[in-house]
Amino acid sequence: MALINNNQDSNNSHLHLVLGLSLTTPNETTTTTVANPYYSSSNEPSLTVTVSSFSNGRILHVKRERDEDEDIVEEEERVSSRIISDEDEDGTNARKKLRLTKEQSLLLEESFKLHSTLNPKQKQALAKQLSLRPRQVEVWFQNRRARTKLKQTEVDCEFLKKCCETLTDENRRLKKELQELKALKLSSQPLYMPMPAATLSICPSCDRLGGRVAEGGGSNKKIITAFTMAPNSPFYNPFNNPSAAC
DNA sequence: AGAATATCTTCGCTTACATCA
DNA sequence: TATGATGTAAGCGAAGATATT
Repeated sequence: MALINNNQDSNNSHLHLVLGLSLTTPNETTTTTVANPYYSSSNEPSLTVTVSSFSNGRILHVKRERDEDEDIVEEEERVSSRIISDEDEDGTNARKKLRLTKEQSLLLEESFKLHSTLNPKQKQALAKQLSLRPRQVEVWFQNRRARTKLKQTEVDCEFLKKCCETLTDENRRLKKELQELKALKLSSQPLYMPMPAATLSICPSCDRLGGRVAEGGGSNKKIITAFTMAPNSPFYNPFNNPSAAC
């Protein structure tokens, strides 16, 4: 048996063993003891791995035992017949890639809808239900969260693009309006024509003169700008109000 | 109590493989 | 059949949280 790689299983502090399929005899049982990389000192428990039940060169059953002085922990893990090997039939080190079945993907999707993260118990249960290793379920959820995040980022990006376009249009419109008003003012001098307040509410970044609107009268007169007009609602989004921000 | 260390979990990035046009 | 694009399972390291010494 070739012990190609041992990798720390982040979930349950076991060894995640990737076993080569170079065993010669089908249905052979092999036992090997490996040092547990979690423990550095020599008196710490070792791990005994028993691999058995081979069929057509595929590992069907792995039994792992961690023997400690008083507390024998025994665990059995049924390994999918689709276990990944990192050694090809011709002996080359080609990494085989597992494809989940439709049923497996469907069930994973369903449980992702319920909760996007799994606790160890849920992970174990799901793995058992799907005949996958807990690590595989964990990886699937990690990748699924990443895909969700990426999709959301794309949606946000599209939204911001649209906002930008809207604000650019609004800015252009306001500049044009300002020019027209200036022209009108010049042509109609000395005639004074008060402008509607709303027309003058140009944000400071578009026009350094603009943005001030008198509200109320007498001593209650209050100077406000377009930026002080935002409601207190936590859902207020200045991008939804093109006149409020640029 | 606080520091050092170990362990667990998640994330981001990357790689390698499978599939399809 | 070969090839490039795309989707995705899995590897790897970093970071943060928590437990233990």
